[in-house]
Amino acid sequence: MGDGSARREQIIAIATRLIASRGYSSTTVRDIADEAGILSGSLYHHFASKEAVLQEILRTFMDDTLSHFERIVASGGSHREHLDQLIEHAFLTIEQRPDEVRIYQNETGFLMTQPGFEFLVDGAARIEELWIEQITAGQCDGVFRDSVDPRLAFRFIRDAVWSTVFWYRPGGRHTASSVSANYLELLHSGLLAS
Amino acid sequence: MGDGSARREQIIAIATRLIASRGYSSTTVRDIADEAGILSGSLYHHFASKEAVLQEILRTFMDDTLSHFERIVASGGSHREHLDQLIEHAFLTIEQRPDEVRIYQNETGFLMTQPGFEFLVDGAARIEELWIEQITAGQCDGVFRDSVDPRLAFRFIRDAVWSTVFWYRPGGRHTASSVSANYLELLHSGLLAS
Amino acid sequence: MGDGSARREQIIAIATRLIASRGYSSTTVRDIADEAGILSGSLYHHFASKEAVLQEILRTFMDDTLSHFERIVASGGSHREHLDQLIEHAFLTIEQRPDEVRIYQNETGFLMTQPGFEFLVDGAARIEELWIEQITAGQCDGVFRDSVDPRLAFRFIRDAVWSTVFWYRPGGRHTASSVSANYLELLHSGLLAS
Amino acid sequence: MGDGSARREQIIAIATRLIASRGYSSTTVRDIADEAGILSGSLYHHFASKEAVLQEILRTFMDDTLSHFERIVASGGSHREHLDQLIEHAFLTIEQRPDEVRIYQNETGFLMTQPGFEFLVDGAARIEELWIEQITAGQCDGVFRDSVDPRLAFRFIRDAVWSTVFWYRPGGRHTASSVSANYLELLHSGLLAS
DNA sequence: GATGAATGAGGCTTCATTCAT
DNA sequence: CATGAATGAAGCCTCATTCAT
Repeated sequence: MGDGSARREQIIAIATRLIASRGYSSTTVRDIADEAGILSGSLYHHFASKEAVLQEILRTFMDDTLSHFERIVASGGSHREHLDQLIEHAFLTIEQRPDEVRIYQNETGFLMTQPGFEFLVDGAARIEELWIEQITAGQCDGVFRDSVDPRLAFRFIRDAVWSTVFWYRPGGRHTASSVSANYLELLHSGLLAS
Repeated sequence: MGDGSARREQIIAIATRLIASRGYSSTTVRDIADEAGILSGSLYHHFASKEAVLQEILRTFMDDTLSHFERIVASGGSHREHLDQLIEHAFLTIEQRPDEVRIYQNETGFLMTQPGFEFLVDGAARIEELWIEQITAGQCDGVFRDSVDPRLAFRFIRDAVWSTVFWYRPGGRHTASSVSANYLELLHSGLLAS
Repeated sequence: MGDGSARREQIIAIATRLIASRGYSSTTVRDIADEAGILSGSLYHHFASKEAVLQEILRTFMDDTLSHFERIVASGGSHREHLDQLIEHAFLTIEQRPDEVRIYQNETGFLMTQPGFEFLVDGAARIEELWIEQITAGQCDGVFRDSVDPRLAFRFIRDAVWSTVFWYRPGGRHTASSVSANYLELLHSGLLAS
Repeated sequence: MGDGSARREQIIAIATRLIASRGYSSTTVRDIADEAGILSGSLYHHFASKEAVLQEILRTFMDDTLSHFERIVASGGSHREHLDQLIEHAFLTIEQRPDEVRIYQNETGFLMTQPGFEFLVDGAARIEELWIEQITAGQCDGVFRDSVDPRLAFRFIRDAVWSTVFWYRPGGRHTASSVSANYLELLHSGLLAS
C-alpha cells in the first residue's frame, strides 16, 4: 500500500477520471479495470478495495492542497495578499486537477461521516482555520470590513470558488485566471456601483 | 400518475428525506418501502420506477422555485430589489425545503444529461435567464458595477447561496435570514474596507 | 363460473387476442384488464385465475372443433369425402378463429401435462381416433394406399394443416380455401409427376 | 463472448435441455445455474444475459442447419434427390438434436420480431429459398407436378416434417428413418391409391 | 501480476393474487 | 362490480470481492 508502481498510478489516474465523471458509487471496479486493460479481480493486487482507491485519490489531493495553502500563508505578504493567493491557488487547482476537485466536491459530504476518511474532516478543518485566520487578521489590519462574519465570509468564498469546477471548461468564454480575476473583483468591491 | 393521493405524497416525503441524506443511488427502493411500512414491490403500485420518484421530487421543486422566481421579477420594484428578493427566496427555500435543495444540488449535474430530466436543463436555463436579466438591467440603471460579467456574477451568487444548504443547520449559530443578510452585505459592498 | 355475462365474454375475447399474439406466459393479467378498461384485481370477480381464462378459451375451442368433427364423420359420404371435409373444416377454423388455433398450437404441448387440462389430452385423442378411422376405413375401401401407416399419415396431415395458422394471413397471396385446395391436391396425388 | 470454453458449452447444453422442455420464458436463470452447480449470478460471468444464451443456441443451430442444407444443394444429384436429402437431413436433425429443433419451433415465431434475432429471419428466408429452388427446378425438369405452388409445397413439407419433433420419441414404434421413409412416400405419391 | 471462475449479497422490477371498502 | 392498496414470491441482473492456478 502506498508504494508507487507505474501500474498503481495508471489505475489511480483512470479511477480519478471515471469517478469524477460518473460519481463514486456509479463507477464500478470493472469500469476501472476495463480501461486499465485487466480483469476486475486483478485490481486487488494493487488495491485492497474500491474504497482504498478513493481514499488514495482524496488523500493525495487533500495533502497537496493543504500544503500549498500552508506555504502561502507562511510566505511573506499581507493578509489580503494571502487571501487572494489562496483563492488564486484554488482556481489554479480547478484548472489543473479538475477531476480531483470534482470528486472532492461531490463525494466529500457523505464520506466525512465514514470511517477511514477522518483525514478529510481534519484537512477541511485545518483549511477553514487557515483561511479564517487571514480574514480575521485582515479585519484587525483594517483592510477587510469589520461587519462581515469571518466564518460566513470564508464559506461564501469557498463555495463560490470551488463550485466553478462544475461549469468551468477550458477553451470556453473564460480562462481560469479571468474567472479568478472577476471573482476577486466582485469579492473585493461588491456588486453595487460607486 | 401525477395525481396526489395521500399515500403517494407520504412516499414522496419519505423518499425526499432519504435521498437527501444518502444520495439517490445509495438509497434503495427497499429503504423507502421499509419506512413507508410496505414491501418494496408495493411501491410500484404508486410509482412506475425508482427514477419516477426522483423525477417527481425534482419536478415539483423546480416548478415551485421557478414560479416563485417568475413572480418576484414580475412584481413591482427595482432590479436591485428583485435580485435581493431572488437571493432571499433562495435562502428561504433552503430553510424550508432543505432536502429538496440538497437533492437538486447533489444529483442534478449527472441527471441533466439523462433522458426524462430535460425539465431540469430547461428550468435551470430559465432561472439563469431571469437572474441575469436583473443583473444586466441593474447595470443599465447604473446601480450595479459595469465591470462585472453578468453571467459570472450570476454563477458566483448562485453557487455561494445554494451551497449553504450543505452546512446551514437551523438552531445553530445563524438563522437563515442572518446568513442571508450577511451574504447580501458581502455581495453588495465586498470584503474590502472603505 | 361458466355463466356467460357480457363482461366475461368481452374478457375472454380480449384474452384470446392477447394470448394468441404474445403467448400465455407473456400475457399478464394486467394486460388483459387494461384492455377491458378495469383494474387487474377486478378480473377476479369474473374468473378464478389467469389459468381459468386459458382453460375456458381452450375448452370452448376443443368442444366446438370436436363436435364439428363428430358431425362430419357422422354425416353421409365416403371416408375419403369425410377426410377431405375434416381438412377443409380445419382450414375454415384457421380462417375464422385463428387466435384460438394459435393458442392451441402454441400452448398445448406443455399444458397437456398440467392438471386441469386433461380435456385437451382427451380431446386430442378422440380427434386422432376419428381421423385415423377415416384413413383406415378408406384403405379398406381401396381408396387410400395401403402402404402408408394411418397414424403417421394422420400426424403428417394434422401438422401440415394446423401449422398454416402461423403464416396464413387473409388478404395475402392465398385465400384459406385456395390453400386448402392446394394442400388437398398435394396430399391426394403427391408431388411427383405422372 | 463466443469463444467456447468447456464451462460455456456445458451451460449451453443445460440451457438447451431446459428451454426445450419448459419453454424459454418459463426457464429461469436459476434453473440453469442450479443444474450447472453455480449461483445464478455466476452465469453472467459466461453470458451477458439470459437472452444471449438463447441467441447462442439458436445461432449455432441455424448456422449448422443452413450450412448442411447449402452443402446438399451444392452436391451432385438431381433436384428430386436434393429435395429428398433436405427432408432426410431434417429428420436426422430431429433425431440428433431434438432439443434445438423444439426450441426453434417453439420460440422462433415471437423471436423473429425481436432485435438481436435478425439472423433467424435471414436464415429462414435463405432456407425457404434453397428448398423452393429445388421444387421449382424439379418442376422444370418435369419431375414434380406443375400444378402445385412451390411456396405452398415448401411450407407443407416444412411444417409436416419439423413438427414431428413434438411427438417423435426414439425407441418408440418408429425410427427417425422409418418416419422419414413414410413421409417421403406420402409426399411423393400421395394418399390416393392407383 | 494476471486470469478465470465463482460467491453472496443485494439491487430494481414484475406479477398473480387477495381483500377491505 | 369495481377500486386501490398491498402481499409474497420470484425474476433478471450487478457488483465488490476472493482465490486457485
